[in-house]
Amino acid sequence: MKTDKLERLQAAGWKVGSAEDFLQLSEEEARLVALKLSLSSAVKKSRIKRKLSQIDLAQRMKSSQSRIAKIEAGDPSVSLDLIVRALIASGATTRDIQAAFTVNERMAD
Amino acid sequence: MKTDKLERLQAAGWKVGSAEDFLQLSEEEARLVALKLSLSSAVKKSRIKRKLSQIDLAQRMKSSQSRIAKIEAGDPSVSLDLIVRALIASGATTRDIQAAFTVNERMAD
DNA sequence: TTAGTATATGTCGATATTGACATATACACA
DNA sequence: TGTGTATATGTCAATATCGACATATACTAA
Repeated sequence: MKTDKLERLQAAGWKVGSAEDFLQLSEEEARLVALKLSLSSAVKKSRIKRKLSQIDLAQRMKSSQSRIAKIEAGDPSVSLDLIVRALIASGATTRDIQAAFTVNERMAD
Repeated sequence: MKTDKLERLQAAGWKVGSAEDFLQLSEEEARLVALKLSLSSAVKKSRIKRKLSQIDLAQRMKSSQSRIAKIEAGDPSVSLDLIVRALIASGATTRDIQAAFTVNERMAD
């Protein structure tokens, strides 16, 4: 279980270092990472739903296609601010954002 | 109404410039600002509820008392990441965070 | 094949955000 | 009065994150 989660995070590009380092990740940090990953996939879902390309979304929020790709890939260099800005710009409702938090709760363990 | 909101934001330290600038704030940016303010007050509420001082919370999340004060004051220099980290460290549940989003929806207009 | 479109990945100089620190303010209590 | 505790505010060097750009990959269609 822990191992699965580690692999998922590494696959998403998170530098978690050794398994020991990961297991020492505080509960709080793990929750934040899970939250960001959940919101990241919500961005992709919302963008696709509105039939927007990454370039379309980038223009809407005055960012760049490569940034949108990094947001959706769960790149660790992306801030929560940018993720939420993308969610909003993609047309997600407050309810959509709340739903992403709920997914996070399920994924938290 | 718009004027009231402008005053609230300015009181919280947001550099919104002239009233015209504020009125040109895109709907998206306004939503993000309102969201951050809502989460900021949720931090204070959660911290008080657990009877933590700002110093206590700062130690829990390896930040500083002055940063906590700025979070709670809605200082524009504070990132969404830091606000959510504070919320989590203060003991807020996922449900608490969702509730803050709901408040945001009401405040959005 | 070639061309067009969408997405992914790596880099970098510019900008935003950080913790730490000093210091001010406010309030309670002796 | 002074002393202690909690919070607010301003600054700054270090670090994190940004948009932009180049380029790679993948898939369609001519």
